[in-house]
Amino acid sequence: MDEARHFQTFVYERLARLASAVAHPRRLELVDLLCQGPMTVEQLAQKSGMPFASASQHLQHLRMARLVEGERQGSYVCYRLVDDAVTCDLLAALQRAAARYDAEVRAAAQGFLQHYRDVESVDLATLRERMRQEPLLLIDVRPAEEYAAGHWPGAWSLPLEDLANRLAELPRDRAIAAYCRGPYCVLAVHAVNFLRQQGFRAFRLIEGVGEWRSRGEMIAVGDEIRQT
Amino acid sequence: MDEARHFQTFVYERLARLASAVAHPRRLELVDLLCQGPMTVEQLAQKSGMPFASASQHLQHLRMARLVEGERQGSYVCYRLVDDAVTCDLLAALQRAAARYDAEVRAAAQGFLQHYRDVESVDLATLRERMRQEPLLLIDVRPAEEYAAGHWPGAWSLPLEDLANRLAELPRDRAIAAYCRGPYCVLAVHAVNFLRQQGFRAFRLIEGVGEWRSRGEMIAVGDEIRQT
DNA sequence: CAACGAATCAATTGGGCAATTGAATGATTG
DNA sequence: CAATCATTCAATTGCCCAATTGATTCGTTG
Repeated sequence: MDEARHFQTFVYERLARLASAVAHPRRLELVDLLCQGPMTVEQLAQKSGMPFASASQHLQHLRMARLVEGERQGSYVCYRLVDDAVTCDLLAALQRAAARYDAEVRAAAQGFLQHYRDVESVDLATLRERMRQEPLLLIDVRPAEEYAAGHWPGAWSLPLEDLANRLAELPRDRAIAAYCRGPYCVLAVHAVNFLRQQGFRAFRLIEGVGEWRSRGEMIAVGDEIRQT
Repeated sequence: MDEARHFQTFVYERLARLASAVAHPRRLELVDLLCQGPMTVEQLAQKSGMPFASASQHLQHLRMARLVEGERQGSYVCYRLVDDAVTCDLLAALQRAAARYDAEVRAAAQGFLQHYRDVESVDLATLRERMRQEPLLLIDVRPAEEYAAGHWPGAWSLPLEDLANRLAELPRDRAIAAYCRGPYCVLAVHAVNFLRQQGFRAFRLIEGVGEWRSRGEMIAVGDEIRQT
């Protein structure tokens, strides 16, 4: 009976340890980036803008918690999530909770989007609804290597940085839906804002690849379509 | 552009703050208990076996994070989750992640269950399958007040502590399924073990009320059946 | 109004975690 | 084999958080 108590406190301790692993802004950002696909320490440090040694140490921390694993490839070390679906799910649950509980997050998001009044945001269900009514073009505005690591089936890769140079490829007779890493990623917002300034019909999909993974949606990798 | 970076780091900070709120064994236990229903500080301190002032302070912490709210009722303060579904979902995601990543948790769970070899554990899907094949009796072995705050529609309330005195009420021609607070709660394990020793056909349902809430299952409260 | 009980506050202590820096490892390239 | 680059390790500092204790607030009851 007493042993039951020990078991419970042990489980709570381990759960807390796991939660602590992601209870840090930098590590959250790293995990969020890794939800997009495997990356080297260099890429992670650069994309998150944090010092090099810092990134490495936080990755060690995450590795201790078995959330990520690193594999040496040549002179680089490539990190990946041990389990995409479970981790993306955890992150998504955290984001849902924050959106529900944290008024400041909602306020910040609203404040941010107010600078881009013309940017319409829709969720996955609404997007599917619209796709039934008219043909859409879906573009993935994340960096090319993240697209390569997994993307929406049928979406084009059109990284935000290349967008201005590749406008000629885009159709003007169809509406364009842009997505990126998730609800708090700014890539798609910028893309849609720019496209609308250029006279395109465009809107933003709120969810990103992480959310789809957590929901078990289909993901395309190269030629094949998988379910994670 | 720079402002976008600020927005992102701000969001990560807030997410980390929220995660920190549950990244503590005691607070996790409190939240887990509150997933069963509203409780006073006294009840929470007693059930978790932690000092009184400690419980109060941790509850303050959770209240800062807007996860819980307290309401004065007479000389007692009753705490409840601000949003059952979202919080239970977060907790469930954390438990799934731990079950996936933490070998020690799995080992501990297995080690614990080995003392109760005869206790069969089934998940929700399997239970529904069996219910189609034969009539079952579903019993809720949590304390009566947790049953009152929300339970499986059609289940009987039969707290573990009363079980030995109320064996006469149970049928011997039907199998009995017992559930409690969740996968890491020990009440149902003890109940099933005891019932089998007494010659009943009994097994344990792994999921608890928290998991159902997170999945949007129906919950009965008094006479009405709700969806959370 | 006094006494009691529930809950919170205040203040101290100790321990652990994060940022930073510089050095060390380990693989690749010329 | 030396040089270079990516990554990790080690060690320092400072800071925040948790546990504990005792005092305080607030409502209820006699």
